[in-house]
Amino acid sequence: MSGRRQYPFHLIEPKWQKVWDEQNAFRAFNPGEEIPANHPFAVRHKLSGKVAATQLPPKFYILDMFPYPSGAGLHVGHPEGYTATDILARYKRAQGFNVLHPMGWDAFGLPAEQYAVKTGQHPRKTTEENIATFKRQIQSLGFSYDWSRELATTDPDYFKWTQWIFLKLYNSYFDPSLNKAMPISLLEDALSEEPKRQTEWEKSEFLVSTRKWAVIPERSAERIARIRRNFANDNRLAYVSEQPVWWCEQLGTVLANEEVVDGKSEVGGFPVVRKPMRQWMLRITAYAEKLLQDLDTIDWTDSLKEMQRNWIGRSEGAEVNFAVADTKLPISIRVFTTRPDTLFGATYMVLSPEHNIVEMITSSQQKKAVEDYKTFASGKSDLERAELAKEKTGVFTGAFAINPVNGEKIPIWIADYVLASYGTGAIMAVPAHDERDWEFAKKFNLPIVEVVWDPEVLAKLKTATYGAIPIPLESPFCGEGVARRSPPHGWGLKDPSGERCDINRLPTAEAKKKITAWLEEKSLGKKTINYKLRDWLFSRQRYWGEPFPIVWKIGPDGESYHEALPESALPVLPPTLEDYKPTATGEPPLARAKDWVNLPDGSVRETNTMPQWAGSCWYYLRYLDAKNNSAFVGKDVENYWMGVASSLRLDKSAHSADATKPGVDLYVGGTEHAVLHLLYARFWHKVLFDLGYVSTPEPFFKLVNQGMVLGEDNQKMSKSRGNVIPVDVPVAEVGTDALRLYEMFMGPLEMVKPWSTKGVEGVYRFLGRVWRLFVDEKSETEFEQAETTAETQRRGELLNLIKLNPAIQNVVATPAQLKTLHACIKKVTEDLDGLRFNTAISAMMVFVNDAITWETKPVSVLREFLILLQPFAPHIAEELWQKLSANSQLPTANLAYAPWPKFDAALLVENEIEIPVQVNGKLRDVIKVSVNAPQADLEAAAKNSEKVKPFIEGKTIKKIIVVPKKMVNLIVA
RNA sequence: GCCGGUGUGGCGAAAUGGCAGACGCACAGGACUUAAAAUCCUGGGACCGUAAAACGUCGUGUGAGUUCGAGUCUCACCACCGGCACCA
Repeated sequence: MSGRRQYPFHLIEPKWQKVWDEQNAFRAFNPGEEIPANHPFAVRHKLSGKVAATQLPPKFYILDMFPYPSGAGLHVGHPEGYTATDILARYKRAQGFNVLHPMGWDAFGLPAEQYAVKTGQHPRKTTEENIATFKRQIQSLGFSYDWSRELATTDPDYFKWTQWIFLKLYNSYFDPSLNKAMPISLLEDALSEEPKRQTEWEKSEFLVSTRKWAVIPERSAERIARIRRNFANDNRLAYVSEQPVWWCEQLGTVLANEEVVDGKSEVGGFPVVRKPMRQWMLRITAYAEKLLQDLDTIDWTDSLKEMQRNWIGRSEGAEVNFAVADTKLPISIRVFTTRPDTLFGATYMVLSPEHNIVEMITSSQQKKAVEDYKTFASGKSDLERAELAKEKTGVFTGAFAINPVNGEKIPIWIADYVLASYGTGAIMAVPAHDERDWEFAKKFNLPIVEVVWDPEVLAKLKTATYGAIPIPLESPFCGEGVARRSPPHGWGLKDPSGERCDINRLPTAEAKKKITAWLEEKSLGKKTINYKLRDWLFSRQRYWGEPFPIVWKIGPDGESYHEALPESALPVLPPTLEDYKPTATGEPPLARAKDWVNLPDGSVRETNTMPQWAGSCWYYLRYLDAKNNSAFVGKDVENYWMGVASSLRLDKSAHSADATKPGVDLYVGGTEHAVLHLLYARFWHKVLFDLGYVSTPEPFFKLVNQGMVLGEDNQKMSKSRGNVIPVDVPVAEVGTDALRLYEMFMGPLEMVKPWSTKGVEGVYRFLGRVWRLFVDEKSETEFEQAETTAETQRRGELLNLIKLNPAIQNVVATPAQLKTLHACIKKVTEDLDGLRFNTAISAMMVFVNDAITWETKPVSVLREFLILLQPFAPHIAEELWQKLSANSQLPTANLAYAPWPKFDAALLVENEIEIPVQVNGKLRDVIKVSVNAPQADLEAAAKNSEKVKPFIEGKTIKKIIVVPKKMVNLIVA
């Protein structure tokens, strides 16, 4: 930055940061907490001592997505969201809310662990160093965080409660009839009361052994205990499952679906493969419907909601059973379809290569081909599968199934275009009405049977014969239409004795309903809702994460089983290691600590750790009561900050009703968390809500995604491009206030926008103009001379040399000055309510551009302007406020708690206004008229305009449109 | 392919269906200065004109439509950004 310094921000900013820090100025008080009488919050609200929730002002909880403290520090893109929330926090504080605005650290994570693997240095050390850097940088920006609530997910005092919540999940199940989570003990008790009840567990045993329904007659105590245990384990929200998971060799860990992008790890971009492993899972699928439906109750952007909807992937359809033909075993294959109306067109069946029935049904002739194909398919990474997607592959199993609606025998194939992880892992193929089935059928010469009329084709036909064999299709018709070729015209009737379902002539929606009802009646299928969402893979083979509060034991029957540690054993701390790599046998690093793993009673600790997402699932709750060591959050405290009652405004006349909703009032962060963090956190919150630990079903009422800040070259900021601007650079050159202002002035919060150093200078100049509006230039010159000779430590005091601008006087404001001020108050207030920071700033620029021309500047007007400026540029505003107050013998209480001004609409009323006159919709003149001029006067004035006359002379005025106070439009022939 | 978002000067952008381009950047001219920086003032959509203006015409991705009047509403299309993607 070249040129003279606009104003002494280098002294002002540290000065006020120190003042705020010493005063604990932004400390937020919980109900029942001791409020010091001299605290600015106490002074503003005339409170002190211990204050009950009902006596505290209404709350406003404004939250940032807490950062992962990386080694690189902050660049200018980071503070965008933090600045927006800080401005809002300061604004709400000025309005009189009890504002909760905290910050913390999402500190578990891979980089610190990888550094530990390389160097042997404990990841805690790296993490603490990085936190220190991040904290210093964030604090240099003057954000009004309540640092007394700071937390890190890596603190044992914090992850103790992460583990505690895991135990809640472990000890709960989802009850479909109550539609909520309940303690698992209820299920266990129910089982004890009814020892002879046929449990789900018994049914599954029944299928594989006797193939008969039977009550197992005698049970030993051991056996009952085992049934109980297994039944409970099968229903827990946190459960163990052996299933194919994403394994990343390079990272030495498994990954969640959400962490795998394009067949590569989201972190590092390493290849991943499917591998069956024993893993901890969280039953998020039980909440799929709630997670979907409750999106309608919260104020998030459409695109974000849509991303979550897509991820949950709800689809309605039917499950249909296809009996396997020519076998003595009563085997049937279930498929999921959204188009049961096309069942008559199902000409073959496809299973995913991993489907567990494949082995059982494959004919001996096809065994080799099937085995080869399975090897081929499992060898493909997901990336390869996606790349090769265009070319369909598959093999015939040699087996056939019976189409339940027409008795037709159809071949069963396996192909990797059918995914094991979706639906039932098997499909009925309807090539006439599905793109993929069509391609497959074409390639392997399978029959194509058209059973839905394309409405466009139907419209062209004089008479439609619903049983006629159609002209061969050129492409599949996948839309909705009219059903055809079901009985009595059904295709391939092989079993004339059976009762048929006739859906001919029915539109798709009705056909679906009718055939589904028919299937249900015949026990051949049922209506189903299917979700794309999978259960959350919750264990990682890492060191730097929360250990599970779980031990493994061996039962008397030799079966290994897990058991939760008691709450008293929390926190479970990770052991100190010499080497942070996984073991040679592929066990997680924790397995190296033999003393830690093996407990005296012979049980063995779980050696997996939780994923990084665990800590961020509930941090917003811990902020409420960060020091509580007897609960994850106190009940009353939670109710005050998250509940509905305390968010009702005292001043109901003010502004919109955006604070009357519960939960976090405003949450700001990047889109990168659209499906991971935000889905997981909602899930945990809903479980905690069901179990009665929190007051609301949703955690984040309003959520805004800030847009990315690009580099000056319009590219995303990255090290490799060399376009990264660390925050320290503008802070040193133009100060934090200018940086904050520019972050917001660039454009709308949600938009992607490029950084511009020149643009920063522009807002910096604006702050310089504000400064010169307030101070005496002569005294500033003296200050500058004194500063060059003063010792560094004493320079701060020199700010006192700067005197107020003599034009600032205790005089009554003129109507014009009041109008300028109140126009600014109105615009800034409304724009802040709508999160339109950029236009709020331009309104303040307009004010300053005007005020700087005033010969005398009334103190009262400038004071109110500083209150408006304070949220945006708090340091300069406080400094000027202090000077102004001292000079005018006004109280010098913190500007941060000064009440927000109200605009007076009466002051904005104009007597005379300029309105446009149009002829045939084209602007021809602007006329000055009295604001209340009657319509006739407006018409006359318009017609008399010299500029308008040439356009209406000699023509007939057919119509005159007058919009009072807006415009006149003359319509001529 | 599907879903969501965005298209306005040289640039970032602003405009409850009613004067398009507020505010800022960059640029140009002027004042101050020995000079520069900083600051202050003035001017900037394009075209046609003109010494300079007035006037005039065109102009918000493209094409249609609704309306007295469209950047704004409707329909169709194009481009870019983001997400999902063999989801049965």
